[in-house]
Amino acid sequence: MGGRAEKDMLFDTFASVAKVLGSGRRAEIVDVLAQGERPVDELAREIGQTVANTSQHLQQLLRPGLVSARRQGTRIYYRLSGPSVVRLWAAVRQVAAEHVEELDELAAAYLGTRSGLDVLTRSELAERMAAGDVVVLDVRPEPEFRSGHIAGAVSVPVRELAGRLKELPDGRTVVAYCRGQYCVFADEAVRMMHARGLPAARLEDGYPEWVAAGLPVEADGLHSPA
Amino acid sequence: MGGRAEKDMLFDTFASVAKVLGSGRRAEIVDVLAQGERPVDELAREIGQTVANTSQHLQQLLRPGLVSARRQGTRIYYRLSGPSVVRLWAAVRQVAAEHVEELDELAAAYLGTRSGLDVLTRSELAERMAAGDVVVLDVRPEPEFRSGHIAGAVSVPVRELAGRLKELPDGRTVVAYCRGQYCVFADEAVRMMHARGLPAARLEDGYPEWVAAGLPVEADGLHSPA
DNA sequence: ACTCTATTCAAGTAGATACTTGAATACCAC
DNA sequence: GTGGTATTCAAGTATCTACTTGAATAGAGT
Repeated sequence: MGGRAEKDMLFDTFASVAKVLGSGRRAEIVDVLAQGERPVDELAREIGQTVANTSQHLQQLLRPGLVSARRQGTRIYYRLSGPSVVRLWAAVRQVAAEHVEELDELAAAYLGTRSGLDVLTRSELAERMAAGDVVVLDVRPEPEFRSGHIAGAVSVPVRELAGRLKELPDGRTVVAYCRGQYCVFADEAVRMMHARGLPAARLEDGYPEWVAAGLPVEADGLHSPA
Repeated sequence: MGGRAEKDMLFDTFASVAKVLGSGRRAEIVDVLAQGERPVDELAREIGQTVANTSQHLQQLLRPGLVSARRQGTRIYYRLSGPSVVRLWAAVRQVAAEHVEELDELAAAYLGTRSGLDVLTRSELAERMAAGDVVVLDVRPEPEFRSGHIAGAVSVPVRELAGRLKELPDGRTVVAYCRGQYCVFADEAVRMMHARGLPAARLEDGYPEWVAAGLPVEADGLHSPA
């Protein structure tokens, strides 16, 4: 007890948790799983990797317990093991945002410039929803909406938005949201609506942050108990 | 913009932050730096590695900006770049504590059993300090005390404690604290005092958590402005 | 039973990582 | 300038990692 070997093993164990997040592909997996559980093949398509490689990444996330799995028929659904994993992923992005210089350029290259894009914080959106002032649009792929969304939001995946613009009520501002601050869907939706002359804004971050803040959510159209 | 290559680069950048914490030795370095800045050779001694190896680990922590350095004469002092790094390290330990099964055994092997060891939370300690009820003992090495400690604490490094037990006032409970939950110093101090029949307890976590909670600290005997 | 699909396993390869060793650099004191 | 100390750099080696490919497993439908 108290020796160097024991100390090394203890810190190696802490490090093993950080290590599995130390791959861009696994980070993408965690980012997607923060939206809700997913089977392997969907994750593979999402991160642009083979199923075999995705499966192996998932095994690595499984070992230190960052994700859990449940079998349903022939599919295996993976999910994050708990809210502390969501907080860890948020802490990683926060440090990157504050201290990695080239992040801004990379984000701009992926997301495009956000100048002229109206942004609402979570609390601003919550207030305006209470005032009945806005329509909230969930522009993520529909399975993510089904597994959980902001209470009162309407699902219009960004790929279907162009054909469904006439469904939107006019007079009220549309606020789009998606997976988080570094997710493109809401940006694309707001740009599309602006191009049509509709008043639109995006939520600053995304669904996982809304959940973490304890704001009201629902799943499959039912209000969640929490 | 919006392509797979850009997305990969963005997530590789997030991952690069997690990756540098994915080594036990670098995790130890971060844990020590959470106590305050340190020159390379002290860090090397602390983590039981050569100076060259420690220096190389520090370069890796430097690249994504987790640590910063300042030169003073012939020494170079490294420090964590900001509070978000402390939160990240806390998030890693939290996930490990919740989801890594073997952590309990490893912690017990390093720290020894904690049964019979009285533990106070931060708020309990803050209350009892306000009541003037306790003596607070900082049992970390003295340089760490000097670079910042709980306001009102007395420095008695655990290696000197045996020879200085008579300095302690009797009648009041002694509460020892050190670097955090997984730090041995406070445990050793409490065991030593218990063996002498003195009423003693340890703070549940340590100095970085006290700072993060916004509780009062001081450095070099002067009250800090924050 | 056979077939289809989702997932995992196993082996192979190119590239990265941790630690060592010995030399180079940078500052300070004289 | 010289000598001394703290730190970094560069090269070498053993080990690990990411991704690929092709085969194995496991459940569902017929």
